[in-house]
Amino acid sequence: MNAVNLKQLALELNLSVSTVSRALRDSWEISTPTKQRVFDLAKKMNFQPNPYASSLRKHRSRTIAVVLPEVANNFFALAIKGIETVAREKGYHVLIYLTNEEAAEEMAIASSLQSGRVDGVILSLCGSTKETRHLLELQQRNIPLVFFDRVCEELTAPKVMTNDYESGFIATEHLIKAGCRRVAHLTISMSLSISHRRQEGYVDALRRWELPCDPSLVVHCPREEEESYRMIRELFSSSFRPDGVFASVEKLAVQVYHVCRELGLRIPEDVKVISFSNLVTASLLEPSLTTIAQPAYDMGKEAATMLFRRLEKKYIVVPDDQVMLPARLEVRNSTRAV
Amino acid sequence: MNAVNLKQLALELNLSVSTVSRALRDSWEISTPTKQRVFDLAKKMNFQPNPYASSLRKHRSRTIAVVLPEVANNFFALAIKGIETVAREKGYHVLIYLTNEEAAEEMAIASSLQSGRVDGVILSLCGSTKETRHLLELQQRNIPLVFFDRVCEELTAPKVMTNDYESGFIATEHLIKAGCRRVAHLTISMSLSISHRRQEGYVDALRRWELPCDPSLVVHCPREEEESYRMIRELFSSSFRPDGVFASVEKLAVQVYHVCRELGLRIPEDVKVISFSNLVTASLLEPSLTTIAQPAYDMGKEAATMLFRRLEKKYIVVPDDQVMLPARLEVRNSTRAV
DNA sequence: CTGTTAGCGCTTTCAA
DNA sequence: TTGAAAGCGCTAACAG
Repeated sequence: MNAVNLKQLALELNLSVSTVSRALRDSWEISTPTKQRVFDLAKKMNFQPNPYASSLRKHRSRTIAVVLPEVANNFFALAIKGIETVAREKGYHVLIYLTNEEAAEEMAIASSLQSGRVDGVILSLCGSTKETRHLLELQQRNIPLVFFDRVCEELTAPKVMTNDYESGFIATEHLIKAGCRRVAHLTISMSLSISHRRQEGYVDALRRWELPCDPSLVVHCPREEEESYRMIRELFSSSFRPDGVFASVEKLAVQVYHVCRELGLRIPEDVKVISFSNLVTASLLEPSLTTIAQPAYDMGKEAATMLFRRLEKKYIVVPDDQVMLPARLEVRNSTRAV
Repeated sequence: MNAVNLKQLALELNLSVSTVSRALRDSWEISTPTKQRVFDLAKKMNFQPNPYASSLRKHRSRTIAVVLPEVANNFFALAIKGIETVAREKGYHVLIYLTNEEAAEEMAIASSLQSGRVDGVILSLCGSTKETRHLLELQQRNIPLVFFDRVCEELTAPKVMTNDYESGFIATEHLIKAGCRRVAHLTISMSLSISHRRQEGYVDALRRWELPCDPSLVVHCPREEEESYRMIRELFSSSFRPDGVFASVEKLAVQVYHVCRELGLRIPEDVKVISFSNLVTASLLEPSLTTIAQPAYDMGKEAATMLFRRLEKKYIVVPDDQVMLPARLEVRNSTRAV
């Protein structure tokens, strides 16, 4: 059994192909009874218009590409979900490409996307990308590009990212409001600008609440687990130990957890912990480890929305070229069932 | 700047469109010098053939669809990665569709896939799906369908899934080899057949090692956290408490962890734990909680491979219509850094 | 309201 | 070894 097409429908109905086409697109130039006949037969024969014929003719594919460095990662997985949700709403299809953090793959993909296969692209840069010519070429072909999370500063394009400053602020403020007076900040060197912005948020939150900003409370942890653990233990061994911790990655929060166990400190009674995290780990581990996560799903939706706004030319000027969503607190109210 | 096409190349080179087309496809009927000229100009002008024109003409899109119930889940995320990897190797593109566990969405998607948009489909059934007509119709349109993980027993189609029996066996055997003599099995009612098969594996591993199979060691935990926690605590309060636990979901492993803390049992000295898990949670929590996970990435690759084998008609009979991959043990050697 | 016609960009006979 | 021409299935002028 092969696909049914307009011609067959037309033949069957004694109509011309164009009439059938118009009827199916519910054109006002077609009489209601004719439309009805067409609709009925189309449904009966389960007619599905060939999207490629239509794309070829109309120079638009109703398809977008999502290019991500990886997907085995809750953040990007949720992003896909967000993107797919609004894409489907709009009747678009989503092609997915993974660069595996390889600049070369990113270039190859971007280059192949110049074929007209997609109407627009949502992309998160891979870490190793240095050049941006391949992205510029996309734009020159009038294929709208929206950056997602890992944006490219040099290019003029809509960008959706996390507001790291605000996230740091929110996280710190959460601890302060919970009664902490000596809030530590644990960080590893991620992208430096990200770390810095989170730290600025942390510092400003302390200022805002008129708390002293003790430099010894900011610990830059090394990648090596043992060394990192040692530094955290030292931090908590001091008589001026923190009563709150803002960890910029989950791994550090888990280390804090183990340090506290070792030192006999109770969480959250003695030490309150909040951690950046895109996994479910921390909160499963210990419900009182509050989590602050990038709003991946919303960011995906936002990116898609920005892209479609461009695709559908529903704008003249573009006021919101850059969207920064704050991370979201996830205070688990899950009972530990004790 | 708009896309460059065959016509433009032909004009520029004083050749016919068909010659250029053939040259680019490296046809043997074209002289080497001509080919060279064509290649050079194509590269210079960054020619990207319009895939839709080609699809329309050749009735194949070099595109597959991946239909999943969700993706905010490490298992499916990894699966996508596996699928995308082999798809790219083969020069195929991957469309992604999420059903959000809604049978209605699954039907709508499957139905739209009859349009010829894709050459094949990899699908994981959503929980609520009862009917399978939409899938049958796909097959009738000669669109190969491969089931992934959540397979459909009624339909004849290649299936890739986890070998739950073997997984249960492996997990249990792991504990026995580690010295456990009273291995408990904690389970929630997932799909019953899955639970059953894992349990059979568990039972057979005990038999194989000539250990008694005490029914009181198999606990079916309810969904309610408190109740589940209570049952687990009771299990461990007995004087005949288990010295090993095979948890069929991560949540139960975490509960075991908390029960042990409450009762002063040490992990892994007093109780060894192994848990089914597609998250990173358990092992981050407590390195000694060995994890056994579905080999999502490999399953994805396998499913894609099976699909492409059909698409490329490289088979006459299909010997491997059903592949069952065993789950994979992940014994973390991460130091807890104490 | 409906039909005729001319493509979209590519592949593929068939002819030279 | 190359070119001319037809056509994949659909859309959109344009004409009735």
